[in-house]
Amino acid sequence: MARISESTVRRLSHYYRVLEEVHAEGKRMISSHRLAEREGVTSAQVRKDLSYFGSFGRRGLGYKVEHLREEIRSILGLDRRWRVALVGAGHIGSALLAYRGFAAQGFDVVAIYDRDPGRVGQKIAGLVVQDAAAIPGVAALGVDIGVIATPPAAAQEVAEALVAAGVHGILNFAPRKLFVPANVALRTVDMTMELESLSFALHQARAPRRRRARAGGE
Amino acid sequence: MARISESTVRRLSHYYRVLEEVHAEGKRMISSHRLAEREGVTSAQVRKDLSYFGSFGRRGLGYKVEHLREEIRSILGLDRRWRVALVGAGHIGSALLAYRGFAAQGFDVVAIYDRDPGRVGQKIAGLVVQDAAAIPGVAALGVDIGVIATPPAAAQEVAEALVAAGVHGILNFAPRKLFVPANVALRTVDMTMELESLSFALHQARAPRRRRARAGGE
DNA sequence: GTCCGCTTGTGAAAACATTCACCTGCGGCG
DNA sequence: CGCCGCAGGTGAATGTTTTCACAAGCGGAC
Repeated sequence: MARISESTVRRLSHYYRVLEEVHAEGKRMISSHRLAEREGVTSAQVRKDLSYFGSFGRRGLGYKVEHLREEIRSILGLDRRWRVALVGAGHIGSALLAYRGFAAQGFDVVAIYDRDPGRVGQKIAGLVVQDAAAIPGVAALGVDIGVIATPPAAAQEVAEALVAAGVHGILNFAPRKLFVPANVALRTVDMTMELESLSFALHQARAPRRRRARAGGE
Repeated sequence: MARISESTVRRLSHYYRVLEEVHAEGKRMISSHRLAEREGVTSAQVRKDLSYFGSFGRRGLGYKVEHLREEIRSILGLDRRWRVALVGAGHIGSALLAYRGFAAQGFDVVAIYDRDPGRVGQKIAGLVVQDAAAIPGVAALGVDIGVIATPPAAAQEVAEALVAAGVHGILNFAPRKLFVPANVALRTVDMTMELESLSFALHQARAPRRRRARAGGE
């Protein structure tokens, strides 16, 4: 299979979500055009994205909602459960634990780590916070994904500890570029950067450097 | 000025961060090569990104750290303060308020809204939570940016209320596609999607559809 | 059975982003 | 002063992603 772009994967996530909604509405079929409309993309984009993985529709009719949903579910690897370790039990970490959509999509948090002695030993969401020194223990827990919600200064070190313990996927919330081996998947959620990007767009719209004001995103 | 791509803006944010670090380390000059290295991009990329906005370096020497930092600060519109309204005082909203980097970068939360009567009237981070029905009031507060941290079902409605009240930038944390007028800048932080993208990468690495396993991101 | 309207799947084209490669300018050294 | 090594700026080349446009398949009407 050709390399799948990150954008395509992100859109698949969106399609999946739309399909769940449409399914809940009781619709049985959907066309690429209607799907695209609800997603804010073009219908060609939808068809192209799906074509990387196979032929799921029927000409003249569109896609069977339930079938396509299951296909995408399988493509995204959501037809299984993933074991997640959370490092950093501060504000962001706690908010993530409280977010119920987490488990609903198949991601089970099985361990929590923190460096702060004041937090170690506390119980959050049914789990006892372990000392960060115990991170190598994730290997024995069969953890697939590590979530880093530490201050930026600690993030790289934590990432390395997680990778050394056999984790192959990292979701980073610390506003810092992380370096991991090529066989480790890394995604970063950086709120600071998004705010700065908004700032840029608004700034440009008000005082464009040379020509056209431009704002809109996504 | 040619249209600046979102990727370029994101990298500018990163450069800015690296420059702050380098400045703290006491360095006065930095080459595109060193800057690129710390960012995980190529030096040509750094130079190209900067060239969209002007000539900030000196051949043979590199860039003056402090000067470049100030230039980027100005490009990103961080040389002023932005007024922010937060809608949704749940877990995510509270975590955002607790995040001190927010104000440090020039973003001041000046109002908080929530629909839940149990939360309205409570005081968070020095602000009294207002009823969501009062969102039109952001116009009088001179709010530039609205942050949406509501459940997905309410997000579109809130976005429309914010836009109607004159907000020109929206940062959305709800896992749902939002539609806003073209003159409104929108950025979405979607944790669910990032997790699904990780799931895809790990899934592919373990059971590639046809050929090469592939994982790494960013 | 044939025609018709609809919609997928997909090469080809266009748009966009990144990387290359080189010209130019700078400071330092002898 | 002239040469050398370094490093920025930038047009051209390359690579990637999106959009276009159309052939082909499908069900339904008659």
